[in-house]
Amino acid sequence: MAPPKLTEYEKKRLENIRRNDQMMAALKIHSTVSQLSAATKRQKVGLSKSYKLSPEKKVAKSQSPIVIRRSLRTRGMPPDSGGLDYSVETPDRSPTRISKPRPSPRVMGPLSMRDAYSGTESDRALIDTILFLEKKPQVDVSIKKKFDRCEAVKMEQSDGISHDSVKGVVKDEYLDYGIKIDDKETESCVDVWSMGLKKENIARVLPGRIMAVRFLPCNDVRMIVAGNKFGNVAFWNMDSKGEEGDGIFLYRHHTGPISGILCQQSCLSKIYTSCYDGFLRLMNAEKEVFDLVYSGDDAIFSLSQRPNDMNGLYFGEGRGGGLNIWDERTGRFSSQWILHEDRINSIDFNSQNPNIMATSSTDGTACLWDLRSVNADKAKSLKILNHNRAVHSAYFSPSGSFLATTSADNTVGILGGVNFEDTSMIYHYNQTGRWLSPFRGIWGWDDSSIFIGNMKRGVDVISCSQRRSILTLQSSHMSAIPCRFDAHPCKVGMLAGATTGGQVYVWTSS
DNA sequence: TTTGGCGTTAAAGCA
DNA sequence: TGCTTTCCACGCCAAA
Repeated sequence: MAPPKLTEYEKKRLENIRRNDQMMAALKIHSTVSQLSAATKRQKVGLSKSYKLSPEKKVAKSQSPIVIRRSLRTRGMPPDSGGLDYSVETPDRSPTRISKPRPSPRVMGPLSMRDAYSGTESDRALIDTILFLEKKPQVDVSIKKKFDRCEAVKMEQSDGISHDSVKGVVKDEYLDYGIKIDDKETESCVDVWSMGLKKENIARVLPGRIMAVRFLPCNDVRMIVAGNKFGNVAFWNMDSKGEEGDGIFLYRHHTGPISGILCQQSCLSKIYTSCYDGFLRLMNAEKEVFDLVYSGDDAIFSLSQRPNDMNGLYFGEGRGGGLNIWDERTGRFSSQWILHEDRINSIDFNSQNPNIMATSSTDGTACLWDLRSVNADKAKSLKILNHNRAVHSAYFSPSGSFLATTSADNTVGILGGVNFEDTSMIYHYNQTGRWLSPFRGIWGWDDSSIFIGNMKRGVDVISCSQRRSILTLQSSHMSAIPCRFDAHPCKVGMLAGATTGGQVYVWTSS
């Protein structure tokens, strides 16, 4: 077969890459000196822990040429063309990588964890820890209530009993939702006023902006997974002892911003990651690979999974508002819908009734859907919440009784009532600008509080019942604005906040 | 109606 | 300490 004909642009670009490679090789010594200097400066920030890149993979920002990225699609190339290595286009590239090339994260297949690993010390400790946890039965204590409800619904559904008879569900005209409001849910199980930030619970886990952060859902080890805009994913074992280094392990198995991280409580060794590069990968610690689950031409902006369907991956793809359901067993789409007019920023499911899905979009809306009645021809939502600007998140409360939305129009919306017909819009300044990831208000461990970033280097706590911000968590240790959060699924009061500088701050309650 | 450029914004890096 | 660079968010507005 004849080699593909290159366009003028592509020829020029390849030539640029070749020149850049030569230049970077020549600058090897210089860059090493500048990195050492940078490392020294990092100490000054006062972070007790920070990620360490292996010498051949340290960031050589000032020397690395930045090539403007164009998507494969806009270049008229298929995603598996293998023609151009994206890795040269990010600052996370070093001179010596040229002489010892590693597989590009864009490889169309499994990528070994060893090849994707960017650290100095062995990652054996991490893999062993995950495999150890995997074998240990995990008990979810803090959100037992949520899962009890979920299990109750599932149990009754499998018994063939209709939603109308599910225990505790209010019988009225809105029963299609299968969701009940319980005022007791608004009682708090955590004293947010006692939440504090300890110095040892701070680390710089990644270079660059953190796009997504997750706790590994287990009781025994406090493990954080974070993804940045360069396609790195870091693991931070907060319980790691000194002899194992800082407990931070850095990989790069994607080539663009990480848009989603999914950890499963039922199988801790498998962690899904989605990326703007259109790839969806699955870390398999047993096989020590990052498997390729899906690859498409368009960016993946959001990723989620239904609580009762571990084989289906729900992800928002492209700027056209597409939502795909990917069946991992068959390796095919179960469904492909256009649900919005612009990118889908978040996907979430109701714990009481996993058929109810919430999406938020840059088109300015958050929508509720009943998965049983969505069809490809005419996607009709159960409810549309209109914001005046882009909506960055729409998350159900742990009990499923409320929905919280965060929008660029400087509001946090709280929807409640039997049919989510009660809408409250709470003013919250959400203008993060270009360099910070947009804020997303997340629920804590019950229906009482929503946690969201504050431009004054704090974490605002919004009371659901009072429909207002009641507290801002602040600390002298916090030197940057936390944008993305995760509440530990098993440890009440443990909240991770991630910044644009790669730091993670973990708040705990006393 | 579509497209493209600009302004906004925080923080790391460097002189 | 202060300036420069970053540059995949997004609204706004003018030009095409």
